[in-house]
Amino acid sequence: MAAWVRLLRGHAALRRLMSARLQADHGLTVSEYEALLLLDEADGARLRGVDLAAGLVLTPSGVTRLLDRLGKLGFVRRESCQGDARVSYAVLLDAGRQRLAQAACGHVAAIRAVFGERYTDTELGQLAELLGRLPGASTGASACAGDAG
Amino acid sequence: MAAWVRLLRGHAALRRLMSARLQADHGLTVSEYEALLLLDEADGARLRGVDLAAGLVLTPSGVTRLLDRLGKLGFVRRESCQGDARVSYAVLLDAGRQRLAQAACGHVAAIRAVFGERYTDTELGQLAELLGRLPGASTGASACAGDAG
DNA sequence: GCTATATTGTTGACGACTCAAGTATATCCA
DNA sequence: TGGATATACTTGAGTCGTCAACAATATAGC
Repeated sequence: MAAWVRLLRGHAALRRLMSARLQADHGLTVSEYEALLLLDEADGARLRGVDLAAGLVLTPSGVTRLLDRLGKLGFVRRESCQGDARVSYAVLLDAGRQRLAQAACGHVAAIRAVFGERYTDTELGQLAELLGRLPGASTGASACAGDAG
Repeated sequence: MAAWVRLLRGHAALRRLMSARLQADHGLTVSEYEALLLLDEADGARLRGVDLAAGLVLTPSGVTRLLDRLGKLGFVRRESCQGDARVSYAVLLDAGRQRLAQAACGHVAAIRAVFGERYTDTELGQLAELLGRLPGASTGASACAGDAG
């Protein structure tokens, strides 16, 4: 029970922290940043909506809305898929890649700071391993590969 | 980095799960449940708004809105504080306590199930301890004392 | 005592997400 | 081959929470 409550509180506090920084410095929400990151790591810098949904743990409509925003910002383009007319790819554009690059440095540093001052490297590994067993935490698009946030 | 991303994903997935159950079975959001729980554990079943904000990791306005909802449901009453006219207490009413009691059993069982099938008792203790070091995760109103969720 | 600052709470406007419902396409199988 | 089911996505309406601005009260310092 303690673990669940602390997961809730810790997530809320940390997300507020990261969100404020990211928004103030780069005009991005956490979800937008994460989406850009997943796209950047993806093969051909493109992902189906459904895969983004799984990777980000959002509903399909949440992804539609997120991509609308990133589209308006000029960070992402929609592209239809020949071979399956149902899917609409999200493709990372240069502007998106650039914004991601700008944001990544400070964002990653902030994350490292928060965790670094609370855990040893061993503990951080333990924590990551334990959290990785939660549903959604290990979904497809390996969100840790690039090690960028 | 992995820890942060997995915290995000794990939280999203777990919260969606718990939220769906709680909403379907008892018409409560996770925040509403947690608020009732904190009130129930509090001295005199009452808490200042600012303390709820700290305990739940919400903003003051978030708490105002949360208490508006709980008020309309008849679960909570507002009460002014003699001695400090700024504060407005939230007081748990019987209906609120009853709803909490109804919800607690299934909710706690669901949480135990999700965690129990993924971690040993030792690991669960580790996880809780590690998460407890995060900001917000250890705030005031000891959210683990009652061990109810 | 009285002003400057801090604390507590509320409100309006808005953002990000969800759900339910709907459209369009693909796949399965009798 | 063709009808039932599953998959991918979008849309309208609604919810939960935020921020910025504000009002009211309390506290501290001179």
